[in-house]
Amino acid sequence: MQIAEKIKNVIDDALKELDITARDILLEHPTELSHGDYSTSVAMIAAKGAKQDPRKLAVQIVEHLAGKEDEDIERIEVAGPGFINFHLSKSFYKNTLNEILKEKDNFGKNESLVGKKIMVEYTDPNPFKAFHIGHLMSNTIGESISRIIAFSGAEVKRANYQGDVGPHVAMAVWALQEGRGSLDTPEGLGKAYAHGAKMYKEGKQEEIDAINRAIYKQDDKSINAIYEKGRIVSLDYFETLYKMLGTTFDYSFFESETAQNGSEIVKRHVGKVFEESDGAIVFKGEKYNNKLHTRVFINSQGFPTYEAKEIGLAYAKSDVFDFDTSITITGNEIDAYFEVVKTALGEIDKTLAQKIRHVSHGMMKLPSGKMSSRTGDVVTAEALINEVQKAVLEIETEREIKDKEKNAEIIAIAALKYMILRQATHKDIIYDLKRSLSFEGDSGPYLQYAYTRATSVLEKTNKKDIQEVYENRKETTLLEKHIYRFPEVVAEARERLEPHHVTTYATELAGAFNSFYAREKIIAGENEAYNLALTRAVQIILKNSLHLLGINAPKRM
RNA sequence: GCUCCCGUAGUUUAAUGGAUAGAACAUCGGCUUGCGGAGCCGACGAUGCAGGUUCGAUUCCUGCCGGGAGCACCA
Repeated sequence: MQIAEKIKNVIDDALKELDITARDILLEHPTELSHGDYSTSVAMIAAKGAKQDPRKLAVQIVEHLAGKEDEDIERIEVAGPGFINFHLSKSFYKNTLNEILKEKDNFGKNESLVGKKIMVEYTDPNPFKAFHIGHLMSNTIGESISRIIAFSGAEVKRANYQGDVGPHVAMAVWALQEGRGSLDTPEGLGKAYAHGAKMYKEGKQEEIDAINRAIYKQDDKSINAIYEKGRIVSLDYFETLYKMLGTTFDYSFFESETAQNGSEIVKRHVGKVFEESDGAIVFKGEKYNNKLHTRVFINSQGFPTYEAKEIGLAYAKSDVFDFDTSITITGNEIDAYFEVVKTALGEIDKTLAQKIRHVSHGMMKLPSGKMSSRTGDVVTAEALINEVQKAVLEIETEREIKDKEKNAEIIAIAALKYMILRQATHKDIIYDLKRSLSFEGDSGPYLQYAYTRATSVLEKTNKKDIQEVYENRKETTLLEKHIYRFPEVVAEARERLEPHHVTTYATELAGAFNSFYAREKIIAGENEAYNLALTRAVQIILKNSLHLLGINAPKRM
C-alpha cells in the first residue's frame, strides 16, 4: 500500500472513533521540512462543523492516533493552528530506497490508465512552411504528455497531423512556378511560401486560388509535379527533426486525406447542424453556447476549411485506433475554434466528441517581436538548436568526450525542452536567447549534469547496480525526503496533463543531490553503502524523470 | 466593443484554499585535502489595485488597471 493511502486510512479510523465525518482527507507535504513528511488539515475543517477549537480537536484526533504509529510512521504531532503532522521513519526511508533499487526503470509507474487507449496528436507542422519554435513547443509538450500517460499504463498512440493542402500550399507552389524560392530545400520552400503569401495580398489572389483548386483536384500535371516534390522534401526534413527530438509517430494524418470526408460529413448535416450563409457553409456556435461564435466550415468556393477537415480528422483517427481519449496539443490561439469544432462534432456524434480533449499551450515570444512564417520572419527550430549547440560546444572544448557534436546536440535539445517544460503549459514563454545559452541553475543541462555526476560516482566503484541496502544512516538526509515522492509527482502530472510538475521535482531532486554531493564523502565515507544506494536511487529517478520529459540522459557531458 | 488567457523579487518562474509565498538568473560575500566547479553555502529581494466569501486567499467571486490571443470564408 502506498504510504499516503495508509496515512489516510489511519486518520479515517481515528475520525470514525471520534464520530467525525470528513468528506476528503487532504494530505499534503509541508513546505517546511521540519513539519514532517505529510500534513493534514482535517481537524481545522472538521472543527468548523463541530464548532470546536481546531487545535483541541487536532489533539483529540492525535490521541486516537496514538499507538497507530508503526514501522513506517515514526511520530504524529499537532502543530500551528491545528495541523496534524506525520513524520516517517528511517525504516520507511530504507524500504523505499530498496524498492527504488529493485524497480529501476519502472520506479514511478502507476496503473491508473491500464486498459485505456489514448491517442495524442501533436507537432502538426505544415509542409511548405517552416518548422518553427511553435512546433518545437507542441512536439516537446506532446512527447512528454505521451510518456507520462504511458507511464500510467495507457496504450498510447502518437499522431501527427500535417496540412499538405490548402491556401498556404498554393501560395508556395505559385511562387515556385514564378521561380521564387527553391524546391530542393526546406529553406527554399519557406522562402517560396513567404513570397506567395505576400503576393496573395498584392493582386495574385485569383491565380493562387486556381492553383489551390488544382491541388485539391490533382488535375494539372505540372502543378502536381511541383506539389509532390515539395511535399516530400518537407516531410523528409520533418522526419530528420523528429529523429533528433526523439519522437516516433504511430500515425500521420494529412489534410489531403481528411478534407474530402470532412466536407461530406458537413454537407450531409446542412440544415440540422450547419447552415448556408453568403455561399459558405457555417456553424453558428452562439446558438449552442454564448461563448462560441460562427465559423465557416466550407467556404464559398466549396473548399473545406480547417474546421471541416478537423471533423474529418476525428473520424480518421477513430477509424485507425479505437481510442477512449484523443488529446490534441496545439497553441492556444486556436482555443476558440477548437471549441466550436467540438460543439459541432457533438451535434453529429456525441460519443465521439466526448472523447476529444484539447490541451493548448502558450506562445513562444521573442523579445524582438512577433514571429510570422508569412513574412519569413521566423526562428526555425533547427536554427535555434544549432545556436544552442554551438554554445555547448564551447564549454565542451576542454572535456574528453567521444562524439562532441552529438553530445552537444543532446544537451542543446535538453536545454530547449527544459525551457518549454519548466512552466505551466498554457502560459506564454518569453524566449530569452542569453538565458537559453546559459546552463546554470534551473536548466536541462543542470539535470543532466547531476545525472552524469551520479553515474560517474557509481562507475568509480564496482557497485553500479546496487541490489539492496541493509544498514541505515545515523542521520537521514534531505534526499530521502525527496525520493519517495516521485510516484506522487508522476500521478499529479498525469492527472493534470502538466509535465512541469516533473520538471520542478527533478530540479529539486538534482539540487538536493548536488548539496549532498558537496557535503558527503560518498565513496569510502562513513556511510558508504547507504550513500552509494542513495546515489543510485537518484540516478534512477533522474533518468526516469528525464525520460518523462523526453530528454536524453547522457553518461558524460 | 465582446470572449478567452495571463499579472508573484530587477528578470524568468513554482505553490491540490493552509503554517515563515519555494526556486533560478542578475547583484553582493564565501567554498582547495572528497568521488566532475555546467557545482556548493550565505545575503538582498515578490503575490497589480479595491472589495467580498472563508478559521485561513497567490489560489475562489465581483469591479478596476495592465499585457496577450481570438472574434466568417488562413491554419
